[in-house]
Amino acid sequence: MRGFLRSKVRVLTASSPTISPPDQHYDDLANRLRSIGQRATPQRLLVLAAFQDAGEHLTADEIYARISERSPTVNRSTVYRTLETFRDLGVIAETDLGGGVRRYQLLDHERHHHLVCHDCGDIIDLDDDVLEPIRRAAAERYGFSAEIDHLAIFGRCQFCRGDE
Amino acid sequence: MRGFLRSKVRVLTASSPTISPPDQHYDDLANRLRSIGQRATPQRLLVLAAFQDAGEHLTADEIYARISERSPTVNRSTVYRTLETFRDLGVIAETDLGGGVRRYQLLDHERHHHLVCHDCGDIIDLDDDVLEPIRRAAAERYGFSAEIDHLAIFGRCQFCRGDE
DNA sequence: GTTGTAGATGCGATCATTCGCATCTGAAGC
DNA sequence: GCTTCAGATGCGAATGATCGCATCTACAAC
Ligand SMILES: [Mn+2]
Ligand SMILES: [Mn+2]
Ligand SMILES: [Zn+2]
Ligand SMILES: [Zn+2]
Repeated sequence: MRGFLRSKVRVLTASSPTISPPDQHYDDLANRLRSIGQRATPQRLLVLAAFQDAGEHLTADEIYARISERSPTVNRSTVYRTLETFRDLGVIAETDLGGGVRRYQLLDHERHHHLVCHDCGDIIDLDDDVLEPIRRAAAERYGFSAEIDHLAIFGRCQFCRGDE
Repeated sequence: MRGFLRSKVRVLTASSPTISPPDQHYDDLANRLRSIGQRATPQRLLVLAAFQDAGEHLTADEIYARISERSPTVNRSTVYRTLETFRDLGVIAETDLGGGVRRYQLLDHERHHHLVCHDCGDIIDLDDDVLEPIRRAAAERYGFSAEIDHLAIFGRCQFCRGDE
């Protein structure tokens, strides 16, 4: 366990060319966590690295599987708790895109949302500007600050609408 | 089992003054189901009756508990499956209001949504009109028909915003 | 470098929800 | 009424997600 952690820290703090968005590497990720009063544990850095390496809309189990390959002692609960923490910190978004499993996405790209067809399952990107009227109404009417990071709106796409 | 069902049908088909919204009684509910090609099983009528009797924003387990009191043979899975069916039919809305449990609400009142403060848990009603811009954008840009029945938007209420 | 400690992790139990499958039944047709 | 069978239910197992608690560790203070 101690061995695992030490070796992981070594791997994680080595700069790496595979870490892409905003050209960050692991040291930066660790400092980013520390700067917001969070501990930079190896497990947390592994979760962030999984997002960098893999695509978007990952499930907790996809992240866990990816991490387990190289770090078999990391626990599934820790992955869930880390995702919860990152979600609360605004580092990632948690979204139910249908299919009964929650999916997670890094929030370092431009903010966007999705239209999800519950007939064919197609997922359409939706620009964030369409949510401004809601944010404005919530703020003006109730002084409420709406935090809508990555919304999934269900309905029927143009092709499935013609079907019936 | 057979006895239970027969007696339940008797109870359920008796007109009752406790069934309120749109002045319907159980026969009407059964016919409403049949008219859309669905079977009017005693279990389904019990789920609908639970919504009529109890308040809003019920969890599956609250509905199950209510039904079990008088009809102990009804199964939890059936309640879940019935809620899923009714949700797909547009009879009820399924919403995650935080707290990790999904909540269900009859869709016979005027359509509305909620602002949920993730600091204090307060739930504010939000009129449906604020969602029109999204529906319009989805339709105009993508021909997508958005079905937003009972949305929960998370964020921070005016009181918790001042706290930090 | 050592120490102290708040906070994170591993682990197993538990909760919320879904699924497979054998059985049962609502309701349509006769 | 009786028959028929697609579809609904009960049941138990499986999956997704959370929690309690003992142990461990990141990192701040010295
Ligand atoms: Mn996305
Ligand atoms: Mn409501
Ligand atoms: Zn479609
Ligand atoms: Zn609040």
